[in-house]
Amino acid sequence: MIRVVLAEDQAMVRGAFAQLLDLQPDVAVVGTAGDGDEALAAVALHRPDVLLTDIEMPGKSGLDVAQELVRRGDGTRVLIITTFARSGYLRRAMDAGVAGYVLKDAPIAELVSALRRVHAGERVVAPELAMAAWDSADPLTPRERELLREVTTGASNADIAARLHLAEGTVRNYLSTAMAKLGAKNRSEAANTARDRGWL
Amino acid sequence: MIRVVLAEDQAMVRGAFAQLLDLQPDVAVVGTAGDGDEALAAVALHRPDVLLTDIEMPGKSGLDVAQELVRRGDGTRVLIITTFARSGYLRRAMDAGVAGYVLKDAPIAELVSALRRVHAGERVVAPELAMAAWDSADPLTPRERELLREVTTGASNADIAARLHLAEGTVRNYLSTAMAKLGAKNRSEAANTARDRGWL
DNA sequence: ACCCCGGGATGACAAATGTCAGCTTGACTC
DNA sequence: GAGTCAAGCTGACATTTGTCATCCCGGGGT
Repeated sequence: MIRVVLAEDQAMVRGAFAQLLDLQPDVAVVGTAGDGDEALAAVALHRPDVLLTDIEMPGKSGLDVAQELVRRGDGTRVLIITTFARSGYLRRAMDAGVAGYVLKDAPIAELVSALRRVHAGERVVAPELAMAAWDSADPLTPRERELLREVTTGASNADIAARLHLAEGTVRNYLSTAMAKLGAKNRSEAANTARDRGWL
Repeated sequence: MIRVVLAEDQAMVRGAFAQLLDLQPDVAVVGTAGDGDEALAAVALHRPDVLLTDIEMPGKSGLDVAQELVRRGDGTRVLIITTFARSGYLRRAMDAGVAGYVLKDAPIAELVSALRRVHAGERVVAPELAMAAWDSADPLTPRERELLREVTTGASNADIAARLHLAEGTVRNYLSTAMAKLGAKNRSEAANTARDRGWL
C-alpha cells in the first residue's frame, strides 16, 4: 500500500485527484494540503511514503517543500506534479532531490504509474522534459533574480530602489546586465523570459 | 440523466473530473475536449444538456465557445469552471449568456451541485463573485485593450507600432490614456491590473 | 599575494517612454 | 445639423530607462 499526502492549491483539483488515487487498490491518500506549510505539517503528521505536490502554491512552493524535506533527511519521497514545462523548474526540482516530475498535461494513467515507480525507488521525469533539463542553466545572480521579480509587478526603478534599499542607478545596472544575459530588449521582456524558463 | 461535455486543457485534470462526474448516478460524460474548437465539435456531435468548460484554453477560450453556442441558439447550457476570480471574466460570461460560473477553488461537491442546478434551469454564480460583478466595468476601448495585450509580451512602442500599423506617438498616447484610466504609473502596471481584472 | 567575481555605487549620455495640446475623420445620437 | 466619441495623427517637452566606463569592498581560489 502506497501512503500518499497530496498538496495542491485548487480545492476542486485536489479533491478530484485524491478521490481518484484512493480508488487505486494499492494507493491510500492519508492527507491533503492546500499550500506548502500545510504540506510540511501533513507530512510530519502522517509520515507518508510519497508527497505528491504541485509547484505553484500560495506561500511555500512545492520546490521549497521538497528542499526542506530532503534537508531534514526525512524518508518521504517527493513527486512533483505541475502545469509548467519550464526547464528551470525541473532543474531546481532535480537539485532539490525530488524523485519524480510529471506534467498535468499528461493522462492520469501516467500519474498513477509515476507514483508506483517513485514508490519502488525509481526516478521518473516527464519524457517531454528529459532533454530540456540539459539545455540552458540559469545565468542570473540572486540579486538579478530579485530585481526581475520586482519588475514583474510593474515597479519602476525608483520603486525597486526604495524597496531594496539600493541606488536607482544600481537598479538600472543590474537590470541592464540581466537584459544582456537574457538577450532581452527591455526590462519586461527580460522578466518574461526569466519567468518562462522557471528562473524566478 | 444529465448528459455533459467537458472541456479543459490539462489532460490530467480533464480525466480526473470526467471520471468523478461519471461516478455520479445522474451524470453521464458523453464527450471531452482539450480546447475551444474541440469543445464546439463535441457539442455538435453529442448534443449534451450541459457544456462544462474552463476559460483559459489554447485557441478559442471557454467564453468564446459560450458566446458561439448562444449565438447559434443551440439548446446546450454552459457552465464555466475556472481558476480565476476575475470580475471581468464573470461579467463577460454573463454577457455571453452562460448558465453558471464556479471556481476551481471550491470543493468538488459544489461542482456537482452547480451542474444539477444548471440542468434544472437555474443560474449559478460562485458566491465569492456574486457581488464582484457589480463593481467596476471595463473602461478600456478595444484599441487600448489590444495595445495592452501587446505590452504583456514585453514589446516596445516601436514593436507595437509596427505590428499594428500605427505611428509610435499614437501608441504612446493610447497607452497613456489607458494608464490614466487604470491609475497605473507605467505600461507594465497598467497591463498587470487590466489582466488581473479580466479585461484582456 | 594576486585575481576574479558579486554586490554596490557614481556620473554622463543616449534612447525609450510618458504627457499635453491640438488637429482630422467617420460613425452614431439627439 | 450639432454634438459626442473612438480612432488616428503631429510636435514639443519632461521623465524614465538603458548603456558604459569606472570606482570601492570583501570573499574565494590558486
